[in-house]
Amino acid sequence: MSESSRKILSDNNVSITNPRILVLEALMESRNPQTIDDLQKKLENKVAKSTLYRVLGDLKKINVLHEFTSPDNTTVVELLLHDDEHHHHLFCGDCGEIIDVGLSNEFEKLLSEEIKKIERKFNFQINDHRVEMFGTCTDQCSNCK
Amino acid sequence: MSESSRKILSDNNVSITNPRILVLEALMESRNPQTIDDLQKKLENKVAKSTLYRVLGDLKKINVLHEFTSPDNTTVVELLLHDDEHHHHLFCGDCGEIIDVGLSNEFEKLLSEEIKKIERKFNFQINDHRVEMFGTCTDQCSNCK
DNA sequence: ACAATAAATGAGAATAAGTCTCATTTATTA
DNA sequence: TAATAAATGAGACTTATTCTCATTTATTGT
Repeated sequence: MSESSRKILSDNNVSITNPRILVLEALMESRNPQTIDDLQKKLENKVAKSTLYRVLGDLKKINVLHEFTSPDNTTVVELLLHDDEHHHHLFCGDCGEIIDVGLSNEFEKLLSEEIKKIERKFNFQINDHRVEMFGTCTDQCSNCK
Repeated sequence: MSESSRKILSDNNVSITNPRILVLEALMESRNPQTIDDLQKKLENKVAKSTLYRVLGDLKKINVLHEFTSPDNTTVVELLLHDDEHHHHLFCGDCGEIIDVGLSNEFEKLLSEEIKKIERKFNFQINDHRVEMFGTCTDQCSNCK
């Protein structure tokens, strides 16, 4: 585990430091996206706040981290490992949980055709897209561990 | 124009006040989404900052305003009028412009089927979705006024 | 392995978006 | 038109994020 966080850093020519390893390990602890607050709790002050933000910035720069904002305006962060598939997000408005979801190939194919149309229409070059779904988990949040 | 902002308020049982009319008019000035900063500039201190945020909150509550976050983490706001169609957003990473885009009925239909699958799989009730596309406008930002 | 150099870190100050408070003003209604 | 409730303005406050700079750590060439 510690092995692979070192690998991520060296593969991207980023120097291997303790804070970077600790942050990567905290990120790897949960598969789904997590808030900065979650991270800070996991890190238990082993990494200074300023360093945490700097390390997250470094990881974004080498494209192993994806940062976005949940509907309640909280910054959320998730590790993108090479074997991760393209996926989207499902947000629970009750408990705040964010779940990774994959959509069908058929859907992604149609979406990429739509995107081509939009590129032509607006003279854009589109390099990424995102589908977000909002709702509530019924069933007393059984999904939300 | 001032007429319709009054109508929006009275239709929703919200008292008609000057700040509310001014904010609505500033929102109506541009069709595409705009930042809080844009709004403040348009309002030229005619509405206090605290009032601006309060009015935006009021408008969200009566569902005539949609608030979201652009990829550079800026809060963005757009008026939802009754004759507006369901639409999505295209973000330019160069100039920051956000453009409303409609996708085909065929696409929306397939997406709603995908959503039904996700609802079953995760035992969720999904009530909204959003497709965001990211890129850059080629052609020296000709779209970006 | 070691010294020199560059890069990263910690601590806390600074910034900025958004919220809150409360005295005053404005809209609504009877 | 007066009474009442609601909305506003001004600025203090909060909180997330960024910045600064002195100190520590990693890297590299010998």
